[in-house]
Amino acid sequence: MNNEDQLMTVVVNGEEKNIPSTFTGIDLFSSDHSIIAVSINGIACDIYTLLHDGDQVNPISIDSEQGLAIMRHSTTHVMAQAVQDLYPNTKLGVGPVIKDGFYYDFDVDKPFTPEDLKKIEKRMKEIIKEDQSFKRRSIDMATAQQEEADQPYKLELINDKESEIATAKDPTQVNHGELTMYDNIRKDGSVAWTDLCRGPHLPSTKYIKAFKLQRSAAAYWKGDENNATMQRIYGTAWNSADDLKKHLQLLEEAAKRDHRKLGAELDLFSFPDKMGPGLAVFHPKGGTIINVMEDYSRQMHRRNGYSLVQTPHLTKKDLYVTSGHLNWYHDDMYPPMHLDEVVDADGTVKRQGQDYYMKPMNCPMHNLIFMSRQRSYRELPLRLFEFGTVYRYEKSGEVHGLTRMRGFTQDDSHIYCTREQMKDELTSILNFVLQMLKDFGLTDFYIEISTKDPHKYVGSDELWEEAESTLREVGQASGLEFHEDPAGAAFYGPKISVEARDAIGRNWQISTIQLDFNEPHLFGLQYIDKDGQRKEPVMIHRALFGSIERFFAILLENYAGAFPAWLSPIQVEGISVTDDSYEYVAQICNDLKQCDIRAEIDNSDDRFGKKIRNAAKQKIPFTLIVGDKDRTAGCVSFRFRDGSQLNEIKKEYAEELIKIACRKHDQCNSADDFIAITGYHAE
RNA sequence: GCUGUAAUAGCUCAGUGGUAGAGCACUUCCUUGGUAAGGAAGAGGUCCUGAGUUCAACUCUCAGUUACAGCUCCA
Repeated sequence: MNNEDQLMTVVVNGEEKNIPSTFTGIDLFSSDHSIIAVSINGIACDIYTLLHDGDQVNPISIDSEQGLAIMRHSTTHVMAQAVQDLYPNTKLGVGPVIKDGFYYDFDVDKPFTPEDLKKIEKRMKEIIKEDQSFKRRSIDMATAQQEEADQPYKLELINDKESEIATAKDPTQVNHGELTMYDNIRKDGSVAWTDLCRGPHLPSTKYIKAFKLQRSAAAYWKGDENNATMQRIYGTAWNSADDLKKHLQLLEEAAKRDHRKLGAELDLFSFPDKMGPGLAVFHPKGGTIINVMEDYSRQMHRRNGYSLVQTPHLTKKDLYVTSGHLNWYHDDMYPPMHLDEVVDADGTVKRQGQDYYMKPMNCPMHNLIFMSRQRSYRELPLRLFEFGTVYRYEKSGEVHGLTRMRGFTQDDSHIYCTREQMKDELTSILNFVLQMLKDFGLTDFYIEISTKDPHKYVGSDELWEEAESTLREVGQASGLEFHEDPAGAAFYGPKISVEARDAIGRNWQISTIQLDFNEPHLFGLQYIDKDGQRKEPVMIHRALFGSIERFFAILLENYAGAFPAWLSPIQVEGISVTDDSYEYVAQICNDLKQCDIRAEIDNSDDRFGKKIRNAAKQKIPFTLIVGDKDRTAGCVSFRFRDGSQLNEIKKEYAEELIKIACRKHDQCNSADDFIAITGYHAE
C-alpha cells in the first residue's frame, strides 16, 4: 500500500474514516452510481460501499457475498494479466464473476491446454506475491479508445457505451460519460498491466488467498453464436485455502454422484452407441425403478381424478400443422417419413404420399381425444393422463445423460376445464405436485411464476390477468418460497413451475403447469355449457416429474444411488453364511417375492465377506444374513447400509417388518431408521 | 450446431511406428467361510470407422462417428 495516496473521508456508521481514494472504484454501470471503496484495517481487509452523492457508508466484509465477488473479480484480472504476460498477442474479452468463481474470455492464437493453465496459475501466484496494487483512474471516451486501440473487443465495448449514451433519453441517468481504467502498480511504482474495467477491486493482489483455475472452454463473444469464438478460462477463488478445499470437495462429491457414472456402476441404464445420441436403454434394475415410479404415478393420478389414455408415437403431418408445432417447433422435430407414395415405372406420381412425424409432444393427440365426441360441461374438468414418450431432435451438443434426451417420457396431462374451474384445478395440481415431491423425498423446493411478455402473446388481456392472478394466488397460498419471472411466459399462456434443491444444494426445474390460450382455439375445442351454448375450454398442460428419465436422474443424484427401500431395485439381498443355510435363505427370499418384495439371494461362490461387500456396493437397503446359528433358532439377522445390525429376529416377524419397511417412503439407512419406520421391538 | 479434449477387453485405465497390457468383472476348479476383496487356471481385442503417409500404423495425417467439458439452445 502506498502511504502517499490521497485519503478521502467517509462516514462509516456515523464515524468518520479515512480511506485511500486510490482504492475506490466508481461503478459507472450501476443504476445508483454507487462507489465501492476498499480499505485496509490492520491485517483484515474491509470493503465499504457508499453512495456517490452522499457520505453514508455501509461497511461490508471481504467474507460477505459482495466482498467475495470483489476478490474474485480481482483474481480474474490477475489471470488476464498472467495470460497476456505469457501470450502477448492475446486480445481480451470480458471477465465477470459467476457463482463460486470467475472467468475471462480471451482471443488467443491456439486454445489453452491443461499445461497452459498450470503455467498461468504459476504466473498468477507470482503476480499475487508481487503485491501489485489496483489503481483506478477515470478517463474519457476518447482516451479510452486511444488506450485500447489494440484491443478490438474492449473497443467494441467502449463504442457500445458511446452509442448507449447517444441514444439514451436522459443521458444523466446512464453514466457520467467517463470510463474507468485499472492499472496494476508494482511496488516500484511502475505499471505492470492495465485493463478497462468498471471495478471495483481489492487494494492489492496480496489479498487473494486461494484460487484455482478449473478448465478452459470455448465461448462466443457476447454469447452470440454468430460472433467470434473466444477461449474462456474458468476459475474459483476463496478467502482461505480451507474454503477452496471445501469447495473443490463439494465439486468432487457432485462428480461422484453424477447419474451417468452411478447409472453404469449400479447397472441401471446405458446409452449404446449403436442406438444413437440421446437414447437410453434401462437395464433390469433401472427399469424396476422406472416401473415403481410409474406405478406410484398411475395410482396417484387415478386417485386425483385423472383418466389414463394411450396415444401413438407417430402421426400424420396435418396434426402438427393444426397445432402449429410444425411452424414454430420444426427444428426440434425428427425429419418426416414420407409414406404411401406410388410412382409408376415412368416416374409419374400415381398417388401422393404423405409425411409422418415422431411426436415431440402429446397435447395434439389428447386434443383429438377431447374432440372424439361432443363434450358436456358435466364432464369438465376432463383430465387426460399418459406416460407419453416424445422424440425431440436436440442438437448433438445439447444431449446430456438422462437430463436432456432425444427420446424421453413425460408424465403428461392435459386438463380441459371452464374458467370458473381454473383456480380449483391449479390448486389441486400444485398440491398434487407437492405431495409427490415429498413422497419421493425432495423437501426443499420453491415455485416460480412466469408472466406475460407484453410484446408477444395471444388471447385476451382479461384472460391473462385472471390466469396470472390465479396462479399467483395459488402459489402464495402454498406457503412456499415464491419467485416471479416477469415476461417469462410463452406466448400462449402463463406458467408456474416447481424447482427443487437436491441433497447437495443444486437446483432442478421439475414440474411445470402451463396454461394454454392458444391450442383450444387452433383445434376448435368446445363443450356444451349449461345454457346449451358452445364454449371454449381452458387448457392446462402439466407434467409433474417433467420427464421421467430426468426425474430419475435427479433422484439418483439426490440419493447418490442409495434409494429409499420402496424405490430400490433390490430391496432385500439374502446372504447365507454357509451352504447349509442356503435353502433356508432362498425360501425366505421366495416368500418375500410372493408378497411383491424385491428380494434376491446371493448365489455366488464368493466368500462371506465378499458377499457383504457386493451387497454394500449395490447400496441394497436390507441385507438378510443367515448362518447356522440363525437357522437353527428360526431367525435371521439384518444388516443396514451404514453397517448397523439387528440380529436374531424370528423369521416370520422379520418378513412382516420387511413388508412394512418396503412400503414406507422414508429413507432407511440404519437400524435406528428401521426401528423408527417399522416399530420393531425385541420380543 | 460451435470450440476443445478424448475413444485400447464387459468396466476403470496403462502402453508402443515392428508378437496387445494391468486391476476389477466373467467361466471353471479348489476353498465351507459370521460382517466390505480367499486361491489357482482360463476365456475374452477389427486398439471407434474409413482413407492417406510408410517396407511396416493401434500409434503419424485427414475425414467421419460417438462421448466428455463449455458455449448456444431447452416454446
